[in-house]
Amino acid sequence: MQPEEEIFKQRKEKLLRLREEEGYDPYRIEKWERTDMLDRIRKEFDHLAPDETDASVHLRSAGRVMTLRKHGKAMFANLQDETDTLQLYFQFDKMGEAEYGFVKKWVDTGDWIGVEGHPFRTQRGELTILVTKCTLLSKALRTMPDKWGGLTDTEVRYRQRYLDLIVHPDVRNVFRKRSAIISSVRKTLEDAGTLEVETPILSVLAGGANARPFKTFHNALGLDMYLRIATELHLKRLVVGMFGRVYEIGRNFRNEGIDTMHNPEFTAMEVYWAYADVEDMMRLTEDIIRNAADAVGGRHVTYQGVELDIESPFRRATMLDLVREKTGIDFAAVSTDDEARAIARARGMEIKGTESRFAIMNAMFEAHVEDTLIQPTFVLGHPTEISPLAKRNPDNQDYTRRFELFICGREVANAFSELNDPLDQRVRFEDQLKKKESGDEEAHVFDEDFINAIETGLPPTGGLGVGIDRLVMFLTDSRSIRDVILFPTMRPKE
RNA sequence: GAGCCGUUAGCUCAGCUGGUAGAGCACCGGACUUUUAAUCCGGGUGUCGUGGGUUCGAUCCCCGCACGGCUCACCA
Repeated sequence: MQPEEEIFKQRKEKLLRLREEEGYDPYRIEKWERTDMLDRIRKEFDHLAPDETDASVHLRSAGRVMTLRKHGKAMFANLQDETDTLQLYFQFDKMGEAEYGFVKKWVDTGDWIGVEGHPFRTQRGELTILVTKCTLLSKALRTMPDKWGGLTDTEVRYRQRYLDLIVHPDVRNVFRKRSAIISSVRKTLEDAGTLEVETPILSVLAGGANARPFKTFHNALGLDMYLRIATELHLKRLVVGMFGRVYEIGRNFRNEGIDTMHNPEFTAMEVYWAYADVEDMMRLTEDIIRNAADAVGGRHVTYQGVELDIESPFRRATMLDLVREKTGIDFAAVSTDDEARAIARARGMEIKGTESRFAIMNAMFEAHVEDTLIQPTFVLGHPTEISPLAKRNPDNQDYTRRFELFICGREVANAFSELNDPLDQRVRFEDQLKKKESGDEEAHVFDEDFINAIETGLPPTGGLGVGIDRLVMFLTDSRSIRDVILFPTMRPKE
């Protein structure tokens, strides 16, 4: 047994004394009629002059006591609610002995209280609630983090996010913005007549992306099941099923590393529009990002000190051109895999001897180009080999009608004209199967039912996926994905 | 997965060449009717992440482990 921490013990004993001596149990309170939030009070009574009280107004507010300054027969406190922090003034004369004495004796920092009173500005000019009545709504048995040192231990901030949120209004603000961004994405899509749908998170096949899934087991079915790594294959089935425009915003799960850009569960938006192509998806992507920026403070976006221009049409460049630009190698002129491997070896890349020229080009793109794409850039025309669900470019079958959007060197969106040729789709899956069999754990799974759906007829369709967490990161200037996920995945302590 | 750094009171941190720990805030008791990092008086509440080793003696030196952060690799 660990010794009980002293402060917790004292607070707990105080609670027991409160129950015994006053017959008052703060945890029995169920409801408090709050009519006035603190930000509104601050705005509405801004006109009060120093030392002025508006006794005609009766306020009812509530919140958490963040600081307490006791002065004998008067007390000041700072009350924090979800909107703001406002000073409270308790006066012996105004409240009466019993009421004042109760507050002074029993209310501590961290406690939740409901207050009634009048708007008032102190001589020093601070807008304050002159409290006439105070109700203890709930007690805190644990102390708040340091009132000006704050909470800097990132581990505690992520593991005990509630503490982080209590003391850091700016952290709360990031998550308000996250919500506004997601609302904005929904609105953009719904204004375009797109239906929000929900597809399985738990399924027998986790397809639609290159990633290792989380595996679980369904007892009643006696079946291995997987958490989805993408929503793509289900959403396209719905386009087959006569929903012209569908989207889903939801969690994907990928059993991979954790770092500042990756969390094992992350939020993605995928949208599919019948009769649309990759060009439409570029326009949609720009609309989604601009509208989301508008929703959280405008289009002047600065990320980690870099000004991002999201107002101008995003740059468009093919992967072939970008690789040529950065490495001097023109893969359009490389016609055999051997030739590509020789070039790669000459450049010091580790080559196993099985890589295709397309895989090598992609590796060079990742190594030499990605990091340089700071301003929003649509990278177009990925090789067919690495794009098993995208329509081929009719002018060159080795490449697809696809784009990825990069911002600050990071992929934010991925889109293509969807492959709707069921014969080709089968060939692509077979190719993925070969990769899987030769040890590529992240190769796509073969989904026979999906092919069946495509065989039933998928109209020409444009599809887009957006990494919502990353979008939120850019629009809130957050350095780590963990700063935009309320409860990021953490290894259990001990 | 690799490298580097960190882990001391509820919070933020200090702790010298090895001699069993300290500050501010918080907390507890008291004073105080306009404070706002309130002030004044009194009180230290800690298995110094964990397990070993070296040593007469370890928060400190050495090794392992755990957790976290950063960088790199892979992935969105």
